[in-house]
Amino acid sequence: MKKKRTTIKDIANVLNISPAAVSKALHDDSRISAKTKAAVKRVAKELNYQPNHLASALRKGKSNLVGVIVPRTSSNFFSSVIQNIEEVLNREGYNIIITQSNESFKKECSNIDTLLFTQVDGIIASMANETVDLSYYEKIKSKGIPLILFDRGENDLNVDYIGINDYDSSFMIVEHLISKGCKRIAHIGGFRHTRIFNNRIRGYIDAIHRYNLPHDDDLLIESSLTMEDGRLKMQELLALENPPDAVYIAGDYAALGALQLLKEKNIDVPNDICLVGFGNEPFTSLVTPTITSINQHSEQIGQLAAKTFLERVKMDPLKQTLNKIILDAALIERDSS
Amino acid sequence: MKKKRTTIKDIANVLNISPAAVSKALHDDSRISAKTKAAVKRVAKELNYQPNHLASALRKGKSNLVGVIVPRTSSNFFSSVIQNIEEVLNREGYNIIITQSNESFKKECSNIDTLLFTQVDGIIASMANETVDLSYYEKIKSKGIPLILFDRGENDLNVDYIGINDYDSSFMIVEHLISKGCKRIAHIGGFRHTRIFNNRIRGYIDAIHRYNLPHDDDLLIESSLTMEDGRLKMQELLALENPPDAVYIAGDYAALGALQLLKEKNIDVPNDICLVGFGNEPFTSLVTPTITSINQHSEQIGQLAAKTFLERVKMDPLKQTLNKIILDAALIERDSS
DNA sequence: TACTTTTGCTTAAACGTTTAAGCAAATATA
DNA sequence: TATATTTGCTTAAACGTTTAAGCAAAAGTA
Repeated sequence: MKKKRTTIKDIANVLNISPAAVSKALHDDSRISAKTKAAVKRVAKELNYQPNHLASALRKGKSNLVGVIVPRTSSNFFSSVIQNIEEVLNREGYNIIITQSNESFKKECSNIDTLLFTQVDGIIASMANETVDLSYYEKIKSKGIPLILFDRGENDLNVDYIGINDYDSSFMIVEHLISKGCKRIAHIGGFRHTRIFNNRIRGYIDAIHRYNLPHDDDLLIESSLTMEDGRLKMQELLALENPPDAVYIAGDYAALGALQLLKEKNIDVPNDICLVGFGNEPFTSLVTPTITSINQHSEQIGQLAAKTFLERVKMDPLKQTLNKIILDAALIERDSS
Repeated sequence: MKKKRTTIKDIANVLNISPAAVSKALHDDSRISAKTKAAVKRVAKELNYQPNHLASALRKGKSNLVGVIVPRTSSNFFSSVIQNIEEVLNREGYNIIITQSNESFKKECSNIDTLLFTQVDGIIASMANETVDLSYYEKIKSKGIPLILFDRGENDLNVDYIGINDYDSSFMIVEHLISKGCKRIAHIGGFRHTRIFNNRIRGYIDAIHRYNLPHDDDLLIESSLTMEDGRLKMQELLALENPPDAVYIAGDYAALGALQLLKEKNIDVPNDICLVGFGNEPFTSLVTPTITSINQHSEQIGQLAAKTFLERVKMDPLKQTLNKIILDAALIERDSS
């Protein structure tokens, strides 16, 4: 009852030529006559031939699949990066497999296993918040499979990386807040062990020092940057005996949570407290007040990640040099500051 | 320089047994002695053996991959459905390939081609807004590959479907608005050619009639339900000589756009106009005012879609009966109504 | 004319696994 | 003791493709 797929053999039988000739004809091999090629393609179409990807992947040792690992797809940033990766790779005949870690180290490891098992030709990833143990990523490298990190990367892993200049962006935000007259600027950051969040914290601290603002330990809080966490940490800041007049939060979702709390407490943003987020998620321009944020250039990051992968597979492995691409981010000023 | 993968043959050589025995040992075949099994597994671990998925998929004619097609991953609804599909399928040894159509019919077709080419064992999909031509979906069915639709389905395609009761949800929303004292209720719906949107429109119309409210043609608008479109259609409604006192919008993003416009025009929600969305996206509880919406049970939908697929592949093809699962959705009342 | 080269195909092996069939040895049954 | 069954493996083919090697015929060259 099950339909047999048309194979290269079927085409060969119809035309009384060898399967090898058919394969070559379909790949426009120069040693096959134009007449045969035409005939093969005609019959292929007639029989509705679809190449068996598994067979060719097995034979060629190449699956034309690229794995993508993101903390989650629901954030606009990651979703947009993915979309751009896909666009670039599709053009070159690659397809992508998207997996989500949900910020869990365990899930991330199992995702890596899954992708390796599926025989992907490369992996493009942004690390989970939890991830500190890099042995799983080393595993990818040790298999000789190209690994490209973006956004959430790690300096210790000697791999290609595409991201924005977090330090500068952070510095820029603080300068912006100062220009608005803020004197006590707090920072709800991500966890320091993640490089990008560490850089944002460094940028914040250095800018504070540079402009001789109070560098109060209470004003710097590390967090998981979820919405709930944004609320919570904001509450902590408000409870200080000397609360801040501006809060820079290293993630838009957490900024949203914080804004929610401020509104509930009838604290006026930006008049009582200025607020700045990070990531330029679409909702930042939709809430009231709109939230000042940093545009991370998701489109470019996706495209560059894909192109870096393509370089890796195309180029001579010997003369490859590590790509560390750092883009300049843009501050998008809105009503919250 | 390239590292050779460990194969079943390598293990066989070490132990001086046949590759077949190794394969069976790894699969706990009853005809292999416990001693041999133990030895095989020990050596497999020592040599860091990873089965070649392509080879086994080719041989077994089964890739253990399931394709998922969604309009976009950035909406929380789809992202959550995907996550739940993945969880259920992973437990059964399946992995998923996620693709996005971006609401484009062309992209959807190319996604289907990609997935078929990748030899997926099944496809779980939610259709793009644009899709009216179903021939590509027929193609999946004609290959004998299980196809399961969710949310955006199509009655003409005789396939499994999981969704919510759009008609009832719509009816419920209108009743809710009436209970709040609204007299002129408008509906910004999706396009009628998509079944779910048609059902929502029918629910709206029937409820309007049932409660003897004015059924003005101007009050019913079809739209693509993007944020921008929400703004635009809201503007149209406001421009009416007899504008509505309540608007029910068949998508949260469009509702957000509409809310934005209303706020800009200083129209008070809910006092001047009540607003209800659809989908219960996280931001509905975050904006001011919070938006009343419909919870679509993304978790259950994902789980059921995955389980339906598993049934399809496990069960005898002969005694299979079509699954049409319709869940009851829940109205989440918030400040906007 | 005698050779080299090119063209256009074929043959056969390979990718790594699974599995049907088979076979000898061990064990059970009568 | 003779026969049947079970156990534990092996052999070989198969999945559908690609590709190295090879070979005859055609075309080019001297």
